[in-house]
Amino acid sequence: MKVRTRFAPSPTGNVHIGNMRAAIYNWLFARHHGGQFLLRVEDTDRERSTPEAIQTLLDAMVWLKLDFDEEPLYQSTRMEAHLEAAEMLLSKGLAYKEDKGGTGQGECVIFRMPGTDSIFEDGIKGTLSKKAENMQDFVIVRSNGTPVFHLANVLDDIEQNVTHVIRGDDHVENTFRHIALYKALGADVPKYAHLPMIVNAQGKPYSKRDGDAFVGDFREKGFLGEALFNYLALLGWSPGDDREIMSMPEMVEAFSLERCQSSAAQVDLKKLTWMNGEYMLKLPDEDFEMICFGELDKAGIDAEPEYARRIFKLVRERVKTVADIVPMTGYFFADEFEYDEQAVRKKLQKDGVADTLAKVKAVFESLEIFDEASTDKALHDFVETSGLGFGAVMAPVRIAVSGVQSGPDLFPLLNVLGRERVLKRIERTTGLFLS
RNA sequence: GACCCCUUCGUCUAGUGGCCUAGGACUCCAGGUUUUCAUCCUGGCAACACGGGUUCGAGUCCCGUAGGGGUCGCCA
Repeated sequence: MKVRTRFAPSPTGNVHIGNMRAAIYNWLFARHHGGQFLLRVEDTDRERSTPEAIQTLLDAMVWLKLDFDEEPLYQSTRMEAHLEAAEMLLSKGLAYKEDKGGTGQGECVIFRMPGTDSIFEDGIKGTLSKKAENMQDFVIVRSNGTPVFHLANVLDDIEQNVTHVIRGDDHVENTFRHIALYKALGADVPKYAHLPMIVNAQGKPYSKRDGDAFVGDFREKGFLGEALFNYLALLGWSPGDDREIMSMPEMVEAFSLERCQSSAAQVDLKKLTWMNGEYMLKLPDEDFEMICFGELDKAGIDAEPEYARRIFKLVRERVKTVADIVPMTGYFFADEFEYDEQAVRKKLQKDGVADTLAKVKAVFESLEIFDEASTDKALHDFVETSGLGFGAVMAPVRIAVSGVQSGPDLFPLLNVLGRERVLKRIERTTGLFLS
C-alpha cells in the first residue's frame, strides 16, 4: 500500500507553527516512504476563507519547500458528497435526525456511535482506547444543512485515499469518532499518529495573545524557511544520533514516527536563531547578496551595488537573521547615521578623545594610500607614539565612523568606507559631541 | 468534574534493564585568540517529578502520588 498523507488546514490567513510542524511531519513521512503528500484546503468557513488567505497558505508552503502531489482538494466543492453520505448513513439507521436539545433550530443529523469499546494503535502514542460509555453520538450535519468537520474530514480523507493521518494531539478524542465513521462508511481506517503540542516560552499552549506563533511571523522576523523547517522538524523528533543541522534529504532519510516524542515541546527562539545563523552562513554568496539587496530595498536604502557588495562581505558571518542586515549595515549608506547613546557616553565623551580624533584625522589625511593595510599600520604607529591604549583609540574611531561599538573589523571597515567618508564622519562626530 | 494523555539539564533531546559516576545541542559563565563586538578554540554550571514495588541490578518494567496538557460545540 502506497503511503499517502495530507495537510488539511483551514485557510484563515494565519497558519500556526504547530500546524506547520504537522505538515512537515506528514511531508517527511510521505517522502521517507516514497509516498504522496497531499493538500486539502478546508475552506468551508466562507467568512474566513478568502482568496488572500489561501494564497498566504500556499506561500508559506512554498517558503518551507513543502511540495505536494496532485491538485489540492477544496473542501467547499465537496458539500454534495458529504450530504449524500449523511443520507446514506440515515437510510442505514447509522444516523438519526433530532432537534438536539430542543433548541427549535430544527433537526440536525446525528451519528450513532456503535456502542462498543474502541481501541487503536497510535503511531506515536501507542495503544489508545476508550470505553463505549465514554463516547457519545455527535452531530454530522447541522440543522442549517451544512456538514460538520468530522463528516467532511473523514469523507475527504477517504476521497483522497489518505493512508496515514498525522495531526495534533488535540485530535485524539476525535479519532474514536472518526474511526467509527470510517467503519460506518465501509472504508478502511487509516493509521493515526498524534503529535504533541508546541507550547510557548512559558510552557503554556500558544494563545492568540502570543502573537508570534504564526509562520508568517517567523518569516518577518528574518528566519530562513530552511532553518525553520529544520528547527521545527527537530522539535519533537530526533534522528537518534547527534545530528542537528540536517538537509532535507537527510531528514527524509532518517525520519520515522517511532522517533517522535510524545510530550509537548517548547519553542526556543535562541536556538532557532543559532540554527538560522548556521543556515545564513551556508548560503551561497549570490543568495546572501540577493537577500541583502532585498532588505536594503525594503528599508528604502538606495545602495550602489559595488559598494554594497563589499559591505555584505564584511558582515557576512555576523548576520544571524535576515532582520539583522539593515541594522548592521545601515550606517554604511547614511552619513547622518544614529549614534548609540551608551557608546557615546562611555567611549566618546571622555577627556582627550577630541584630541585623539583630531590627531587620527590628521594621520588619515596624510596617508598616501588609504586602505586596510595603511590604516592598520598608521593607527598602530599612532598608538605606540601617543602612549594611548589600543582601546582608547580604536573605540572612538569606530564610533565616530559608525555610531556603534561593535561591527566588522575596524580596518576593513575603514577601507570600505573610504577616506572621504571617514574624514567627514570624524568631523561630524567631533562637531556633535566634542565641542 | 468525567474521560484520555504526558513528565531526563533553563530549553530541544540521546537513552528501549547492566556500556549511565546519564551523552549531545542551544542558552549562560570562565579562560584563550582579537584593537572592539561577533566568530573561533578550551573548560564549566546544569536533569532522570516524587513514593513504593519487580529484579542480582531501574532513567529504562509495574503501581500509586503530585504536577502539566488535551477533550467534553449544530468550531475546525
